[in-house]
Amino acid sequence: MYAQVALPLPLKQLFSYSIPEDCTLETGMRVKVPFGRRTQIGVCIETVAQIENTKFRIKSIHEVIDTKPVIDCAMLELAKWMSQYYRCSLGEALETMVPSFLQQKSYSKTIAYLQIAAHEEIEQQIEQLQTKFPLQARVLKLVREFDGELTAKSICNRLGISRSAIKTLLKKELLCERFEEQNINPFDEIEVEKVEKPQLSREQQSIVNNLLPVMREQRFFPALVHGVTGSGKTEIYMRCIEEVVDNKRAAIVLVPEIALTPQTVTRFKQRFANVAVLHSELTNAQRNFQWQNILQNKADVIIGPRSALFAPVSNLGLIVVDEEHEPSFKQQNTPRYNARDSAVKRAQISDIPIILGSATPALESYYNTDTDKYNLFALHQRVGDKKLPHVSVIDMKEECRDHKKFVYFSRILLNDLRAALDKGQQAILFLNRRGFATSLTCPQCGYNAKCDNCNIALTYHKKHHTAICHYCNYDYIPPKSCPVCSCPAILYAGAGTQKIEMMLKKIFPENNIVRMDSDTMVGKGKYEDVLSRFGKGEIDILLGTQMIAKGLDFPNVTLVGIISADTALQVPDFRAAERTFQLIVQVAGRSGRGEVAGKVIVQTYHPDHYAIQTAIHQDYHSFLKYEMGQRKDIGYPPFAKLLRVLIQGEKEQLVIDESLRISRCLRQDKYAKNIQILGPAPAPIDRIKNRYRHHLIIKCQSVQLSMHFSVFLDRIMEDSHKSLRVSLDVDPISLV
DNA sequence: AGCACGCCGACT
DNA sequence: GTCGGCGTGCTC
Ligand SMILES: [Zn+2]
Ligand SMILES: [Zn+2]
Repeated sequence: MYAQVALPLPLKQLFSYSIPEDCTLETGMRVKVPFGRRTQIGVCIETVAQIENTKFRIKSIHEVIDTKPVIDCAMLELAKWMSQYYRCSLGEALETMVPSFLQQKSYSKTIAYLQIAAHEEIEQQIEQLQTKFPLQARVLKLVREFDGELTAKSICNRLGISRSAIKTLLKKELLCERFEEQNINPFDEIEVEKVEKPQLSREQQSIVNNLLPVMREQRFFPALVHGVTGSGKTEIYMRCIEEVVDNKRAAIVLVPEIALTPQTVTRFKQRFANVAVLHSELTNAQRNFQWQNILQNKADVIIGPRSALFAPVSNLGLIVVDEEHEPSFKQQNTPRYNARDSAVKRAQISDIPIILGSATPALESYYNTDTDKYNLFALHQRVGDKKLPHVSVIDMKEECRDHKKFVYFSRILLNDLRAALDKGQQAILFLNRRGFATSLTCPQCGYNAKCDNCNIALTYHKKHHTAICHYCNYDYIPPKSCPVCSCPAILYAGAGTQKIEMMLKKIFPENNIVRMDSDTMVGKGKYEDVLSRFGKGEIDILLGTQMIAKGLDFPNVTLVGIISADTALQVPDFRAAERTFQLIVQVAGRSGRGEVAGKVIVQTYHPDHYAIQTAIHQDYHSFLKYEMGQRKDIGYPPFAKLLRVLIQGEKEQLVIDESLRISRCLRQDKYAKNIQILGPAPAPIDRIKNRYRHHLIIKCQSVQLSMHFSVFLDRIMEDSHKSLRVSLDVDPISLV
């Protein structure tokens, strides 16, 4: 007997092995196999009696790892679909579905936090390493700042580097490890009292009445629930999940990573006894623990981000995708899958219902209700007749003119902040930019400090007096004078959260203001701690980035300020308007969740932009009508399927040559007249980490065409020069 | 992706 | 002379 084995490598073919006589092997079991001169763990895709192709010297399987399959038929079918649709190998698709199962590592029982070994000499050590080993110096600086709070994994993620620098620092004994027993089930700590289900509004009741029969029938039924913020979408999910759980089945709830807050988890734990929470921060051992629980049908509800879609639930009865429009559901590395669309596929394979929910559905999803691929259910009113918050748009051009100087805060925002704080109420201020100043500019010649490795403006961070590139994380000493014209007065222009925090603390010295962004939220428990203090009223103003835009529900928050609504608008992407609309509606939804009516202040330099004007009134349909018209005119999704080829390399000429070659090949295809090829052209960010970036965007009028060309491109890309990184993105979300 | 082999420049 | 850079090719 022989086995066809998929390996977690970027190799599209399966590999054949002979099965030792004494082994029983079934599809979906893992095997340890010899591969070149190393061993690999793979998944058995099928067993066959004979192999026709005898070109290879067939090796024998070392060991069958499982006694029963870790991948069932449905999951294997999903993996096959993913590998075909998103053009990755079957092994890569399987690896994202069963993380750590295909790695030859054992799970450690402890977590290692990194510490500085010798504090006295640390400054000079950093100094010494700076020139020869800048990576190691950066690691030391980070550990110095958060001594004993970071794991090797989190440092690698933050600095975007590999483990090697940390390894050498440990070897040199400049760093040491502190081992801590890990809590195998971290979310178990959230203890809650069960609460009674709330009364449904008439609107909610009618939707639930429509959905419950489908939950009982257990057939493929894709529903899009569109409801304004505060209209009680969650309660609709809850009722449907209850129905499914009562029938001894389980549900998966996907939420965007940033919405996976303790509050969100609590809300589900209040209603369901067996809630499993998956999270990207879990260690392998912790994830494995949840995985085993789910495999044994011990979890009724599984909540998690993107990857939770692959929870190995054998008795799956429902999938819910909350905030369905969120870009974080799309993975930005191989396999570049969209968890929302893959969830629909999983529901289809398992023949179960799926609910997509959003206050601001993606245009693609709404379009799918027009073409009857999805069923639309709309909630127009907020529960308990709570009014939508009152939104004011402030024209910052006018504001600056009246002040006769550049200002970050409008008078109305400051007055309303003062008024809310005086009444003992709380406020949330939102700005989606980290750091202190967003650019270092020369007032005389217009010079703009850029990263040496990327074509990106540096952001000034006050804390360490460094200018940081947010794309490669490299830090620079800010120039004292202009390197071009020697002008000594460099402008620290543009505001990030650090600058706003500083200014707020000056204006409101009596109040407690806390900044929440990825620079301050380092170390375990920080995030939960701030949220709980905010909930208790110990914090007056919470200032933050994306992190505070979702999943937070604080009744005493009566004012929400968007410092600049223009950040998303400036991104060179055809979805910029959609993102801006979604952001304003989401952030505004944080206001007025209690008894007191909420207020929202939106500061912008484009007060007349349709995305902002429609967002003020939460007028999704007017926005939709306008935006759909635009997309139709320029032939973008949902009226076309997109493919994007990104070519990256250190030698720009090679990158250009390759992009031209791919473009030429495309134009020679017999269906070429049915597609539109944009580019090749430099990507909006044309250099990152010393790699030049050029791309091609292909617009296809049908799924069939996009499938044809994704397969075609895959074949063309095999001939790419080895020094280049050429990647294909099917249904891209970001074109940067 | 790894990991070998192999071919060239710059060091003791 | 060798050490080490990375370009190329292969993995059942
Ligand atoms: Zn950079
Ligand atoms: Zn200058």
